[in-house]
Amino acid sequence: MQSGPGSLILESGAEAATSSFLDDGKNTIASQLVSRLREAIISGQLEAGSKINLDRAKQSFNVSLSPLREALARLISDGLVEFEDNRGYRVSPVSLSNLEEITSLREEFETYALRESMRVGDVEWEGNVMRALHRLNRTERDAAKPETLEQWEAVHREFHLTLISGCRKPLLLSFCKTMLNLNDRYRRTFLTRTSGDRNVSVEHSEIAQGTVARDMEYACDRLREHIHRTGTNLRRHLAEKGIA
Amino acid sequence: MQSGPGSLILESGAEAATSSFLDDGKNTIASQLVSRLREAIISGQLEAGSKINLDRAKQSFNVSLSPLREALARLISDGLVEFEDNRGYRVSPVSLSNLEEITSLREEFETYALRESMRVGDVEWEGNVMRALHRLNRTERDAAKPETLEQWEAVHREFHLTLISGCRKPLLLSFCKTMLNLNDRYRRTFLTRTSGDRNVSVEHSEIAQGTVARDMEYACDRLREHIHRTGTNLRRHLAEKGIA
DNA sequence: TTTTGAAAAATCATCGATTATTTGTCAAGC
DNA sequence: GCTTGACAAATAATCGATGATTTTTCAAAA
Repeated sequence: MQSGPGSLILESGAEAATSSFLDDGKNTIASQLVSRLREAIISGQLEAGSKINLDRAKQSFNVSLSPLREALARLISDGLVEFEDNRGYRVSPVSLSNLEEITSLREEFETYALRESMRVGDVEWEGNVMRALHRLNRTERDAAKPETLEQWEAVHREFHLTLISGCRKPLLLSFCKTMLNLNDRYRRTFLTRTSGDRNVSVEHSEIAQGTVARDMEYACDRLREHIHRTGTNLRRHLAEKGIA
Repeated sequence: MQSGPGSLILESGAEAATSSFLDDGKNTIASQLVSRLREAIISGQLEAGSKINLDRAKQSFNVSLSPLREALARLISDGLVEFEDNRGYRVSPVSLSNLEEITSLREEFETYALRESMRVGDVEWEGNVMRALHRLNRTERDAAKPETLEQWEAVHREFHLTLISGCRKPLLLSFCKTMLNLNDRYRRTFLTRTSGDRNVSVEHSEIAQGTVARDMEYACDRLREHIHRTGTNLRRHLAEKGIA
């Protein structure tokens, strides 16, 4: 029986629901740790910029040193963890410039991947896009209920990844995934309440409609705006909290 | 005293010469291994697609298991190594589609990064570009002397990275570095002789001249062509060796 | 008061041994 | 002959202990 924090149950539930893009329930301790640590960082449980003390982490995750080190080493790929010789691991810090770069790169990468998807994507991909949109629209997002926020994050991520999943460029997809991870950390940490001046549902629908209609200009423009608005929003919240 | 293969001496020499973009001579075994393994993979010593037997690797690199596993885990970031639970690590395979994706992404990422560099790069960056160009032009590339090929690869890599180093987007730079690594493996493995139909020196000079003149259209067009030609070239060599 | 430096504590890195999983082999059954 | 399943060998994963490095502490000197 798992002796870790209760949120784990919620975690695995969310994973089961959104299957395709998250790691399957792998069996080695190291791989489980990768998922758990990633979630802990993206959700803000592990504070940005903080040092990861191996002894303490070992205890709080109930694991031995070897799998912990290996998991952290793998997380460097995701840009969520940094490492320095003899200084150990630390959670990647957040900053205004980092957020701005992530936003810029999402705009470039995701619109490129979307264009490619529209160029070569098949009918199955189109169907996946519509399904992901439907799920997203049916998922409630109530700031009063934290579990709906987590659910929404999962299906939202799934929607954006599905949009570009038709592009047949695995490396590009992995970069986009990485950027999305980093971006989601900002949202989950700084954007607890929904901003009222946007109808995000409409934005998503427009992107999806343009996509299945293979209207490259329209779909990419809507996607770029969507990403840009999210970035502007987040930047304001960072500024409010005095983060440079 | 190092008991490994003699090529290590050459390696550290190359690193000293091209300083800025390669890892410094770090001290932990794991970090040294990252460099040694990366070089072994890019140079083709470790065959693409082959399984990495931990026991054998342990012996041939004269290290223990822990730093070896950690180094391999970190190399996943570079796209040079793949991993599967309980199945271990393997050298990332090569394929035509992989090469094509790398070429496409280099075209997109590097021209974007170059444009950004021209937009915000300072005078020091300009100077670095001209210096890198000069070094590249002064470095001989003789298929008969393998050591000149390695030297050339190093300064060539340095040139391309310097070009885009002014962009102030660290994440983008790390993606470009990754793509360049993957690309260099193809060249070092499949392109042992120089193809006669190109004057690569002129191509580099045109890119650099356009860059310091801040002529975005010209510089980016030349860079894109340059990357594209290299891709076409490599694709032909892959086809000759019957790689799908 | 500030700086310096050596000892102590904390932390990271590595190792060898043990445990768990996968892969290969081969004989029994269909 | 082909499949199936148990056994054995190979390999990966994990652990606890030991060695190396960095950081902190604190007293002595400037």
